[in-house]
Amino acid sequence: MDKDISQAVIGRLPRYLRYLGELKDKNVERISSSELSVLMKVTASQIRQDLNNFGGFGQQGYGYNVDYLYSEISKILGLEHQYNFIIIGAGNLGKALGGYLNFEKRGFMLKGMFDKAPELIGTEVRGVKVMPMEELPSFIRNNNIDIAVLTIPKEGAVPVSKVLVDNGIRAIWNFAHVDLDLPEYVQVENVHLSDSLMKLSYNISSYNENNGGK
Amino acid sequence: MDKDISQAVIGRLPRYLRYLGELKDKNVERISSSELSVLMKVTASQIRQDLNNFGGFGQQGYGYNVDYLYSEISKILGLEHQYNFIIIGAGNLGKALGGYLNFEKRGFMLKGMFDKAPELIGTEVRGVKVMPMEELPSFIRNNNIDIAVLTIPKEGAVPVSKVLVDNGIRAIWNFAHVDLDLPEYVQVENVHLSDSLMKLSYNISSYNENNGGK
DNA sequence: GTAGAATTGACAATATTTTAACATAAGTTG
DNA sequence: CAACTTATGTTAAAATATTGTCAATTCTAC
Repeated sequence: MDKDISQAVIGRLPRYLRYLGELKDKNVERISSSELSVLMKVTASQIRQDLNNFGGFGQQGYGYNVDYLYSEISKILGLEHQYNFIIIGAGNLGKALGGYLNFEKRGFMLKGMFDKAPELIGTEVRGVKVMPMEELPSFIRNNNIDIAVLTIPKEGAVPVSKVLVDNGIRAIWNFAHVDLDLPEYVQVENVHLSDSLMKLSYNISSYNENNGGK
Repeated sequence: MDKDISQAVIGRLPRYLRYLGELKDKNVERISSSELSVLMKVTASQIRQDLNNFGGFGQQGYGYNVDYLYSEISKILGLEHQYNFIIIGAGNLGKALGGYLNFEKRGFMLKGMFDKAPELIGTEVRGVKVMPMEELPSFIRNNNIDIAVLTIPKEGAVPVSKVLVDNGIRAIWNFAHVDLDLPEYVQVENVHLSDSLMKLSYNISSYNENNGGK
């Protein structure tokens, strides 16, 4: 059904959703692409073009209904589904993500956590126990897990990702600092925090060089 | 000096650096753009084009010297500097980032953590004490802080970012789920984790729709 | 209800990014 | 050391993405 929407467009949808959510909270009923473009600091053309990839959600002479557009974008992003997820790696980052309540509001339900460190087994995050890695395969198969979050050091990430996929996982949110090499039917979203920090570093240096700073 | 390098190019540099680091570890001395393109699953053209934004680092008939290219990209990214950073928000995510030792290897030194919750004041991450927000302005001014990492809920992020900038901060790594509106001389790198998760959600739904899945 | 204002969706025009092609320079082999 | 191979840097072409324009439609006010 879907043609091929570019990832650049997909990448902007969550931001639209965020602004529309804020407008909803302020009980704003309707908004035009040009008003929204001022708020978001993008062109009105881009907003209209992005939305029209998915259909015509607006009305000429009126603009867009905030509630309606919000719910349509939610649907596009697949947020009306409920997803079960597990976290592999119960270190600080794993615990931080597991403890983040807002994910649950969006339909992402934490079902289990895993770690190989014996001292972490049995500890809890929001009532979810950390289990040993040995239990991972059977747990995935028996609990309808949609998404695995990988928060382990890069050394273990590739082999663990293969175990995940072998047991039926089709989506991985990867925080390990390595690229996973998996079949095309597995959706992988990488969050490489060091890369992001290096980008910041570049922009600091580059700004300083161009402005005679230190 | 620098012309205007697109952020798309900058965004790819850390990945090049990562692969070159791995090659260094394996004592590979030289590599051609086409060999690297196979490893990284990008076109050789893109690699050459990206690098030539910054100068000619290779040699015809030979390729690129791995050590040399690694160090050049490091310089481009500003990683030969040392940066002092602080973390605002000592929750799970703040602690996770504060505890991440690899940042220090890259020259990012954790100098302080701040939180408004009284029960967190005085706790430590790697020997760095969590301080109350009241001490933030003077601490920034007296300790040569380059980067502030924002790991607080979105409600507080905008006002706190203004305090940071008023006291001399020129770079923010923003994990709060809100866009900061700051002067152009402040470099902001956003990490919107929910946005990333929504992208994954989209790709799951979209794949399923196009392949007759659930 | 009619005239004028507002605003979309579609399309056209730009701009940017990515990929391909190739002349040129350096390395390699016999 | 000459012929051949390799592989860059650069320029050109193709593909994508963004922005601008405008006819058509709906809203709004009188």
